[in-house]
Amino acid sequence: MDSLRGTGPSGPEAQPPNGNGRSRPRRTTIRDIARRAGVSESAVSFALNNRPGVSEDTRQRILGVAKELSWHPNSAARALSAARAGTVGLVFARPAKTLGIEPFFLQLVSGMQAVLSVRASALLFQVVENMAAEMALYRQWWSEHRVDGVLVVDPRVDDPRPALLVELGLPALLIGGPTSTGTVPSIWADDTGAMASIVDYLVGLGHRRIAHIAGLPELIHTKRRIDSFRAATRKYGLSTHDSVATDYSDEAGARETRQLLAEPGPPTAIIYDNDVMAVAGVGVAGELGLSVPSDLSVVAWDDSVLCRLTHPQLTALVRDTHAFGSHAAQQLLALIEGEAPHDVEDDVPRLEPRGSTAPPPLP
Amino acid sequence: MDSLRGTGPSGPEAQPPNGNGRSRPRRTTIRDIARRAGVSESAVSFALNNRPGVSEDTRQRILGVAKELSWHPNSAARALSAARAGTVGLVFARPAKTLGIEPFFLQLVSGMQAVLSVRASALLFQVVENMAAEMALYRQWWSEHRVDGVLVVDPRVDDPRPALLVELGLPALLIGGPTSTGTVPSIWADDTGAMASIVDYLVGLGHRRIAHIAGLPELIHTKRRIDSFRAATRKYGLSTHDSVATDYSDEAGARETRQLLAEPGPPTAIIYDNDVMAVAGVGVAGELGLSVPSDLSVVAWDDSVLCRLTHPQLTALVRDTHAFGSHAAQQLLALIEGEAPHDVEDDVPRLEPRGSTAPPPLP
DNA sequence: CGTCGGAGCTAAACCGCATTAGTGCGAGCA
DNA sequence: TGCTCGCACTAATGCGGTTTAGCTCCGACG
Repeated sequence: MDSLRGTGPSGPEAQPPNGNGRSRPRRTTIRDIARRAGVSESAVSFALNNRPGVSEDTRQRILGVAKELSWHPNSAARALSAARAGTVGLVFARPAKTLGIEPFFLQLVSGMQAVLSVRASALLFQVVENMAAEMALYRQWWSEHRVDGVLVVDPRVDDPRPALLVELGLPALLIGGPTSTGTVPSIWADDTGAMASIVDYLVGLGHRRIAHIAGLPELIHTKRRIDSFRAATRKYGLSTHDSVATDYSDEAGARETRQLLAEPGPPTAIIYDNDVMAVAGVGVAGELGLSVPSDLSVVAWDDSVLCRLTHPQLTALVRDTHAFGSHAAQQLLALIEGEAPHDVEDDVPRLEPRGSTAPPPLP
Repeated sequence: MDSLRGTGPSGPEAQPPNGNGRSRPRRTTIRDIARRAGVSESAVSFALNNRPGVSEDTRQRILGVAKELSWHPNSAARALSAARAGTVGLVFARPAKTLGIEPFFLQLVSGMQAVLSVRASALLFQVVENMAAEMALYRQWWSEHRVDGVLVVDPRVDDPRPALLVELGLPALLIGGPTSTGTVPSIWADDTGAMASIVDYLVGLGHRRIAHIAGLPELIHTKRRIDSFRAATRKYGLSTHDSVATDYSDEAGARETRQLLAEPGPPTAIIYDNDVMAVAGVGVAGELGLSVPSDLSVVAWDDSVLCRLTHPQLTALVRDTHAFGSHAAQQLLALIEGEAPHDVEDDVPRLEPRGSTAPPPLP
């Protein structure tokens, strides 16, 4: 009798304590499946991973048993032997105090996961204070084998991260555009085309004095927008100022708007690089006795509830952030699989005209 | 000569291909450290994990070598042998289309990570469409051994999740309050006290007709607020309506505000369960020719940029979401360590009076 | 009719670390 | 002097998979 112990086609057996003090139930392993199906563990592995080495009959039988025992691979074991973590990392470097409204963020993440989840990858996500911490985290994750690759957001003009990623050999995708040191592949939205379409639209309405209140000048995409703004206004021979840079805050948006509107020959239309500043700008216009859109047209880059909470509602640039996230995840997974890196320019965003834009006042 | 091969104090050696097609550099393992320090692998493990079994001298020497070779533990290997994933999970169940402004979210996550990172734990984060997917994800994560525990947000009145978590034996912490089935420990903010303080404040200003536009009625915390609102208004003998439930959207906020203000004997103050609805409510008041705060006082639950973008700025209930996240993470880690589960009520939020509240108009 | 080859499967090694069961040695004690 | 005990350390095992090297059996082919 005793000789049968441990060899029978039993499921999980008694629960040995696991050092933790508490005893957790033993999970089913491929060993359990092997025993019950009467084959070796390797056969089970072959069957479960859809690789040759077992007959179709046996494969089906094994799959049946696996389902019956509701087996799932232990991700740690798999990561250890297959040298694949099944995880990608995403870091947000931002001082805790400035963590504010991020309509962009959840959309992006949710888009990424639509792709990742079907490829059995998870997303390791972390918010840190600054870029130094972000880089330290990349080092740590990679050396601990925690991730197979990372998605890097907010690329900057002189960005130290690509060099690090190359040095580490950590597969990575820059979300937001190639940096000057273009050594890491990137995906980005067509800010240039988007800006051009906004200027086209405003000029079409009759505007000749257009301003652009931009975001952080260190960000690559801000640079693209600024450059494109200059090119577009030159194209039409408009005598506008250069874009003004801000930190994206409502205070900055209000301050710069006030500044612009106080000048002689003030703009009749302002393009804001985010919705928060646009709303702040509308507030300033109100204070100054200007009405939107009859005295001043306002366009917000990026759409969110905010743009629909104001009166009038804001004309905004909407983009499919969800899809953008999906594409990014796809690219990264391809990279991890060993595909040759290449840059990708995503779709051009669409301008959604609402109540905040109209022809300029008659001179 | 040959006999020395592989036994010398060498660092990582030649790079064997790893099945992937690409060959990655071999990482340093405790084996490398052992060789170079001239001790056994176990000695290294003891030294690195600060446990007895090695002399202080040896320990220091080993630590020195480890740093020199810049060794980091392979998380998969550690997870496999220690039966600890070093990861906690967080799921957001929300239809992709309604993913909007979440000022709350990043703060919460960043607070969690302040605690998790010092305990060498990472956060696995996922956004899914609905609660069924969320539950499936818990099953999967747990069976794959991917997480040691999960943080569960948005507890509901008849919440199926606690039962599942108990069934799985997956350590979990409910963020937002104990459910009726109270089988899973929870941490929550003192909504009851917060609501009482708001009503106190408004009554102190002289208001007698106060309304409450609440959020999703299925959520536990909404229920607490609604109950507390009723209790508080009873206490003062106010003849107010019951709270009205919404889906948190700006449309719902606007609709319910319009409804309330159209009635005979309309409220002179409205408490909104989030800032988006509060802003929408201010908009409606403006349309109806009512001015805030002289005709109508408005209080928003939860503070964000939004509350400072309106004119006047909104009186709001601010809470330290970052700290809340930290406390939650702390509780969960304690649970995972095997500590006895218990509920925790967090600090009471603070009311920040701004321009949107004032004494009611004279009758 | 011998043998070659492939299909189907098993045994064993390995991934990197933690942990348990020894082993050798010097100090303490009777 | 002999014996025990504790310390510092090593050897071996296990975690749950994947993968490589064999091994066996059978049919096809020369």
